[in-house]
Amino acid sequence: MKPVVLIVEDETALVELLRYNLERHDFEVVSTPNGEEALMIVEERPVDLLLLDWMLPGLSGIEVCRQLRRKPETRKLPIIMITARGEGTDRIRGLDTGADDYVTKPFAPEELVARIRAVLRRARPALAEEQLTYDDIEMNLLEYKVLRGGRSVSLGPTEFRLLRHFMEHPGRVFSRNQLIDSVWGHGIFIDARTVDVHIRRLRKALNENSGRDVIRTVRSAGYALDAKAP
Amino acid sequence: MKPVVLIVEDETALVELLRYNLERHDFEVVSTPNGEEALMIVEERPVDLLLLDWMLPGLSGIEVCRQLRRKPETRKLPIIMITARGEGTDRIRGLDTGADDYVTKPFAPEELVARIRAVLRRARPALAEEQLTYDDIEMNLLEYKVLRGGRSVSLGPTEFRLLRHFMEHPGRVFSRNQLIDSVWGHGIFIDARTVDVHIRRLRKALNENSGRDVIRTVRSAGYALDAKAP
DNA sequence: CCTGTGTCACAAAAAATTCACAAAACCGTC
DNA sequence: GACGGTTTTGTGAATTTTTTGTGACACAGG
Repeated sequence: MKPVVLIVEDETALVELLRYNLERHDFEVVSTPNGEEALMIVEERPVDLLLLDWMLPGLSGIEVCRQLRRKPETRKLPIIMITARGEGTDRIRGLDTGADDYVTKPFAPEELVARIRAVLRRARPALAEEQLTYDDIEMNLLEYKVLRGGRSVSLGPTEFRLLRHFMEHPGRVFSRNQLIDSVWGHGIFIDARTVDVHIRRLRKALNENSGRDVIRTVRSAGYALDAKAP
Repeated sequence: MKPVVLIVEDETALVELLRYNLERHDFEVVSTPNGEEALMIVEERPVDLLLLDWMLPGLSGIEVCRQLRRKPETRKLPIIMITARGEGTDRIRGLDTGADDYVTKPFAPEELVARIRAVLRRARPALAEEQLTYDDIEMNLLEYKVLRGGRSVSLGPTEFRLLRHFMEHPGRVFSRNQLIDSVWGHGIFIDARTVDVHIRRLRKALNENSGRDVIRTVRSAGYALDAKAP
């Protein structure tokens, strides 16, 4: 279900940062500090994308890349190279390693996630979901349109992102703080009760033409998207 | 419930910053400016992770770390060290204090939160546990749902936490005061008999559709979760 | 001038705590 | 064992506290 990303990087701190960010975005993360093991992992389990440091102890990134391109069963595995600023992407591209994209350290995790999505979309369109469905709700992420039971629902930007987040994790309960983090963004400075107001606006818009409330309030815990209402 | 983070740091401004950020991310925060008190707090109440300044007045961070590693009951307590830029993490790592990770001042709160999550995940997979099962009872912690014999059971927040605690330690007997400590929280002052009322409500909800009582009363001792009824 | 957002104050709902009394289990003794 | 006397637990209801729902409002940006 979730796309699996293999991180090949020896800098532990960076790996943890990446792991955290990718898992937040619903990727499954596997990691190893060295190239040899990376090749083994790729053989042993399904990996959807490789995040590969250019500079590695032992087997270098470029070498890992070449070996993967050599074997038919991994020839089309998407690879994103991580390079340091000084190394000059132009030169690296010129080396024709066959990587699908490059990011230069340092980089914003959000940017990386966007790149990953882009590469995955090219390689495996199914993994980069553009339509979300839950119960009788449909969201078209490209057109920013929402349908409930076939009828169009109009949402403000915040309500849209909120619903999107719920649709990406149906059933799961999120605390107000968690919602602020993932819907509004990190480091945003917002009263927790503001979430209530947006939940109310979202409910109002969704239930306008269809009685049943699909948002469950979990007292002292948070909210969840939940069609069955017990 | 929430992971408890103890901050040992004498710089008040930093403590407030950390407290604010960690609470935003659903951690419970305790703090003290000195090492001696830190050791006492760790003994007295459940702490899931220690955030420890390297430079402390009195007992130094490294010394606190060593003392904690000496005692069996705190040997595995995750510790993240806060060090100043000049101090050279390599040298500190070399000292083998046994910290699980290090952050260098100044640091981004978001990064710290990521590190904390990473360390907690490594050390206490149980905290990430999302499903508990005992006998014919299932608890889904992510969705806040409880099933007994397949049928949905609805619980108030306190009953939910109570059941969760029992499910995490099945069979074990807890006194009312122990339950208050771990279900309500350390330092909460309520009548011990209040526990009885919540036990009753929990029983009522759980047994509604299924005869057998899974909560055992141990006279003059407390209560336990126990499927076998002798 | 709209639309969308974040806050606030107050109403409403739900849940927690306490209390008083009933019921049950225990204890030592006959 | 049966029997009061005691202690401990079960229970229902009243009361208090916490949490959530909601409408109104001010304000920022197009």
